[in-house]
Amino acid sequence: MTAHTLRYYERVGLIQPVGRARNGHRRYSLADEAWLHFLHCMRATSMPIRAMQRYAELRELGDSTSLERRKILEDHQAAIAAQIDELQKAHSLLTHKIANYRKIEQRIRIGGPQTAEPEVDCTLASAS
Amino acid sequence: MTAHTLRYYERVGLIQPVGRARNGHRRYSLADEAWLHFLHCMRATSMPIRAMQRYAELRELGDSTSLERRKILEDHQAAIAAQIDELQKAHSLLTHKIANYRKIEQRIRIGGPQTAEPEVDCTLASAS
DNA sequence: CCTTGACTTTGAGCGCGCTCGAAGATGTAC
DNA sequence: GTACATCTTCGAGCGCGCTCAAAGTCAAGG
Repeated sequence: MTAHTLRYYERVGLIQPVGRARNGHRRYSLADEAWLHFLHCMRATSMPIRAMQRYAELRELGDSTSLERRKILEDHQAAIAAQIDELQKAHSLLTHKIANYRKIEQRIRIGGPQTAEPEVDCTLASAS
Repeated sequence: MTAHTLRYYERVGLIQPVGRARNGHRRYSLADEAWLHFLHCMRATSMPIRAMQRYAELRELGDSTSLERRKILEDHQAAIAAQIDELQKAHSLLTHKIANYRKIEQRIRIGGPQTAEPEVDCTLASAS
């Protein structure tokens, strides 16, 4: 996380104006760091800035906003589950395709039949 | 995948100029569809367009490019594994936080102690 | 014939999330 | 004392991946 990014997050209200040293330089407290870590974690899993802004806003308003905040997190958790699913599918598709490339390379090395088998391999069409 | 996106992919060379009906309208073959499915799958897992362009380019050049293509796929597979990891971490963090919100809501419902316990919960700092 | 609607082309525009650059104040090291 | 780095503010710019608008062509239906 760069300094620029931190400034940006402050500008857009993801973090409250942070404490300053006597010279005006920012001093991030442990609480700030924890919050930033959380933000980082959400961003790393593609939570939109807008959602994070909403969440941050509610957080300022205290416990009475628990329900909506929980909803936001639950929605994002569902999004994460969906992402994991897609990633796993892609991962296994790639495993198949990579194996196929190894076969091709093998054929090339041993000067085997240059007409490739017409790719009947993976369940998901593998379009070279 | 919208028509706009298909045009875009054609423009940037992700798909070869596709066959046309007599009237000039595009006709996507099954091979085209398979390839598009693959592209979609890679995009859905955040492969950059640039990488896909490179891959598509090599694909046009035939089997001799197998090694580099395989490398691209292996790299992306590694990226996917890393993503899954982050997503899982975030998922479990959210499980903790959501549970915490349920507790808060419980306290509110029963009119319990309004001073929240100072959040000692998750391993990852949970910064409300 | 005329409308409607789906396609075609081209280039421009947009939303997101940073990312950077300039100009200035302050701190640390020699 | 004088470099030099490091922070500050501000607004502008950028890369990515679409997304859209405008203007034109063609095919079928009423």
